[in-house]
Amino acid sequence: MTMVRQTRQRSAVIEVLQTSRDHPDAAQVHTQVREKLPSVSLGTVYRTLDALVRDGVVMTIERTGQATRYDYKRAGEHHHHAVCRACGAIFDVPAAALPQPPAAALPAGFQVTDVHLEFMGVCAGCAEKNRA
Amino acid sequence: MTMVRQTRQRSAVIEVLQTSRDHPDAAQVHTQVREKLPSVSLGTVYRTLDALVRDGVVMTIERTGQATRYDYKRAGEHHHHAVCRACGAIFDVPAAALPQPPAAALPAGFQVTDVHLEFMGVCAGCAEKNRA
DNA sequence: TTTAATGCAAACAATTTGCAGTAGA
DNA sequence: TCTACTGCAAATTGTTTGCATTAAA
Repeated sequence: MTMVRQTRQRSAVIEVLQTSRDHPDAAQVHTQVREKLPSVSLGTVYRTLDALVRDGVVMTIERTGQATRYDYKRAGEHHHHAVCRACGAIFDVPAAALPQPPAAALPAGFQVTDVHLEFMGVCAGCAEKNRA
Repeated sequence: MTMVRQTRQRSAVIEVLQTSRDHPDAAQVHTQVREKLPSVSLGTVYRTLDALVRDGVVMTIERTGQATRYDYKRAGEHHHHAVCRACGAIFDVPAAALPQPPAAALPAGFQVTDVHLEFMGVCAGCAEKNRA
């Protein structure tokens, strides 16, 4: 059995994720963590984030050419994302408003642990700008 | 207006994508393209793939730490993906079997151009192996 | 002829990893 | 004590870019 230790670094990373509402990437988490604990390395931030994702505490938003962004899963606030192709902004979409996808169409024996649903498109602001 | 030219390289990339059913990444596309057209560079493959994604002809599957995988959009075969966390295998999930997500919960004025739906989990084979 | 597309190699950026030292349990 | 975790720097890996050349239109 793998033994998980509670370290100051780990707590700091979790606190930053719980506090911030803006889907930060690893570098941004690192910067914020350093305000409290200046010696923390970027490598440790990555290692901690990986562990949190493995534990299912945090979810990721992945886009080619951009750094992976991390989103803390708050109890009872399950949500998905709407990503603007133009400006890259990410909006939260409450999952409660969406229908549950049935597992019927999945490959036989596939165990779903997580559903990633993203709406790609153009946000109101960018749509406005493009009308020029 | 941007002028798009029909080159041998571009045709080769498209043909490889249309032929393969296994969600290849850029390097794999490159290898396959070279079987027909040995001089094609990886850079050109990337540029072509980017263009195809921009044109909406091809969709991507993005996972941190792994190469982006490309999936040709066949008419009338709209589908989503089930990704195995353990072995990385990607299965197709026909979209017809899934309910249409209502745009009601989206941010005001957000124009959806594409929906990315991924089921993360463990496939039957890997689940079997883990029972040891 | 005009200029988009190419090949090549160098540059980049995000992420991972090896290792010796630090500190939870 | 024991070994997971850390900081640091170097190494990987995937992807992008500059530039001189080639080839569609």
